Amino acid sequence: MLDIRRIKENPEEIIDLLGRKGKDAREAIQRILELDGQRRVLVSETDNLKAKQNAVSKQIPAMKKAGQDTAPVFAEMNALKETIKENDGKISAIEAEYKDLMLGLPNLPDGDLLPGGKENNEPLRYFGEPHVFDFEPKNHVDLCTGLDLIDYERGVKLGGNGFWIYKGMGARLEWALLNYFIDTHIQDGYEFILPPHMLEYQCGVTAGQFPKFADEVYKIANPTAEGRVHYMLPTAEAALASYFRDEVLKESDLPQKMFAYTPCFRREAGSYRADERGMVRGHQFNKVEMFQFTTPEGSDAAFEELVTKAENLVKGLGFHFRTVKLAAGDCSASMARTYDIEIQIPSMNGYKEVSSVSNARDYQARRGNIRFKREATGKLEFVHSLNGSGLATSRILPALVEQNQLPDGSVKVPEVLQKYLGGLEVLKKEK
RNA sequence: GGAGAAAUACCCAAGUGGUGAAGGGGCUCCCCUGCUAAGGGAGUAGGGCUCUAACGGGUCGCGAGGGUUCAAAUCCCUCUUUCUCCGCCA
Repeated sequence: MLDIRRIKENPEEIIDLLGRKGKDAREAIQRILELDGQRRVLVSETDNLKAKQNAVSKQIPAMKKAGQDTAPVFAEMNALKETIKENDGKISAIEAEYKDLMLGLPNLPDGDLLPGGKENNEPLRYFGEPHVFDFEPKNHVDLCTGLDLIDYERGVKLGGNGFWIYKGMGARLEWALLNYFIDTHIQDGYEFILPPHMLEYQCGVTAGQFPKFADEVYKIANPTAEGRVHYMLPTAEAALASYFRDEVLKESDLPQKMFAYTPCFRREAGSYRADERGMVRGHQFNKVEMFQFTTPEGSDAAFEELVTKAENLVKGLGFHFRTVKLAAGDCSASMARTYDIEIQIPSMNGYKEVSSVSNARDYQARRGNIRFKREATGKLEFVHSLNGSGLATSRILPALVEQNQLPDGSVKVPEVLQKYLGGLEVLKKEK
């Protein structure tokens, strides 16, 4: 959510910034300002009526004591009560429309981002060199099938298109990756969180998926006996962003550094297109998510820290990668700034995102009412929230088996993973 | 799943319809005192919204949301959480 004061001070600036994200917000902003004005008048008027109501109520015991007739006063107060009720109804209606519009506005992009979409993304840096083969490499689907790491067919039998099964050494390799990520974050002083995998609606609102982007998320069709509706989390960010919802943190509690492992569930999955074969885009994938809550002045450094952490994980696996600064329009709605880390899957063209690190600034904190007490002033301020994949496995594993394959179809295990696989150095076809 | 109890500030806690939500602990400051302790005194309810140039005012706020009433911490309804007992279960 954006700061209404900032909108009021300079609506044209807001419209311009949102325009860089490809959002024409002029109409919404105008309506928001209109509603804000209407609300202000009504609230002021109604508060005065309430003040009168309170004042008169206080006098009634004295009147009764003095034996005065209170009937005329009661009649007057009844009328007053009706007006107040009517006004409160109007205010609620205005606030509902206002809130709806406010929740629909995306975050403002940082000023240094290029406007427009993907085409304006800027690669910031490259690490290492693209992998070259001196033989004809296989794609990861053939490799994983050949080594019996992944069972695509039975995955579809169980979950339908968009699902696969890790089995045997494949499951262990997947788990090894996750353990490598988890151990690294623990070493870096991040707190390990295992959140619910099904969340209530408000989590989606706080993170910024709801109400506008509800389509990407699975909704459980049958509510609980108490009528509670749940949503499968599309990313642990949706859980972590709500961790401190409606709370006030101490300044000394910041930054809060945490990470979570969860499966992620997405309604949208890849097609059969060659570019999205295998496990590049499914309805369910595993991800370790990094998250930080910081002071406003601390969020730039936290962002760099998260980017560096994600880069180091990718480096540790021995991948060539590039770090890309996304253009305003390619950042997701909630985010002010996003860097993607991309690696190559040899059977596919170009670079594939394996981590996306973002700074939401105070956008999610406003939606979730997450504040901290500033020691110097005693005032409450919104925290900043940041998240980054660290990492998702669904593209790491394909890249890993393809880049590390040997001519006979076996796959070298990166050194950092060997200890999780009983010291195994090469994945070979069994028997 | 069933029955019951509870939720008031940093903590404990009083408050069953009527003027400013008691009291205690803790904390802050002051007095007294060679220092400390003890003692005495004062302060200690936040946050949202709103009016105001400002000082300051108004409104809302006793777990949350509704309702009854001229007036609600107090009465009624719904929900949440915690505790106790019973049942069931890994």
